[in-house]
Amino acid sequence: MQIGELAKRSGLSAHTIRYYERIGLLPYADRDAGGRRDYDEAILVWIAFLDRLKTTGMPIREMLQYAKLRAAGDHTGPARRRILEAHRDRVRAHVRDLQASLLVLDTKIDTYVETEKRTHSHDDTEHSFDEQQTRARPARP
Amino acid sequence: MQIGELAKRSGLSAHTIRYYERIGLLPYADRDAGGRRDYDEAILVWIAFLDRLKTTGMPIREMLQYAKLRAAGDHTGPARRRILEAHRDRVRAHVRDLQASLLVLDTKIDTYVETEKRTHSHDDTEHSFDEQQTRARPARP
DNA sequence: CCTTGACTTAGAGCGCGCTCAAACCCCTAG
DNA sequence: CTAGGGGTTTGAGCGCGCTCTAAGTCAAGG
Repeated sequence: MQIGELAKRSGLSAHTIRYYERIGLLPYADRDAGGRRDYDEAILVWIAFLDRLKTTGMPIREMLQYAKLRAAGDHTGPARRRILEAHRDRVRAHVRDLQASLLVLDTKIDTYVETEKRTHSHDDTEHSFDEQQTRARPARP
Repeated sequence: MQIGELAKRSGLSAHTIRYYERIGLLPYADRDAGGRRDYDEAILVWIAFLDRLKTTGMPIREMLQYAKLRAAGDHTGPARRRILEAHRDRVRAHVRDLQASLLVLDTKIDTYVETEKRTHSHDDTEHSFDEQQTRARPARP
């Protein structure tokens, strides 16, 4: 499989794949006779895992650490586990944060909905900076 | 309240507060006799809300849209509501994503833990690129 | 043979969200 | 009177994670 197909199948762009290889997130790929990268299906599994780390907000420099530990041999298992555990904890905390924020959003949206129900437009939730300079309610004609 | 205290109380740096004012996220603050920004407590509420939007991943340019609608008057309530609803939906989707990823992380961590239980270090989860070049297990001395 | 198009490299550029620097002003305490 | 510590402005710089450009190579199809 060459880079174009891997791009399609992995969802990364070919540019990004090369970039990842350069920085060490992806292995230096074998080249074919013409000097082109030739990938094995197996790489897809690794990329999928990287994607998980990425979507959960792990910075590249930390993925790199993980990748290097892996490359360093089986004995680094515990260190890798600790990285993942720390990351998991951060993700959990982030999820809690997001859920709290969702409640706030829901509440805020509700106040907008209530206001709209009362037909005439009027917003009495907490004050934003423009409150002073807000021209008097434009009293729909 | 001048900018230093607001910085302390809001958690933003004074630099960031000025930057937010420049780009329009925060109102142009009143200046005191000496030309310094003089804030009212009320600003804290708005900053707290911006923080919610920020921690839930709303890009600044969208917060700006929201801020401008608010400044445009009460009649923009429905538009603001729609922005928040769209954002809420994205956040919900993201939370689901994160939760799915947490399961993956937990599973992966478990395999590390299991491996460690078996005392000798050995990792047989899916293969990373270094598998070929991995030196034979360094057989703890 | 020639074109097409997918690939190669090194390196520059970009969008985001700050973050800091330089040069200056003003107030207060010692 | 002076030193210090807050503030002001404009504009440059930075870290991140890509993303793209330029110039070149190669293999297959017409």
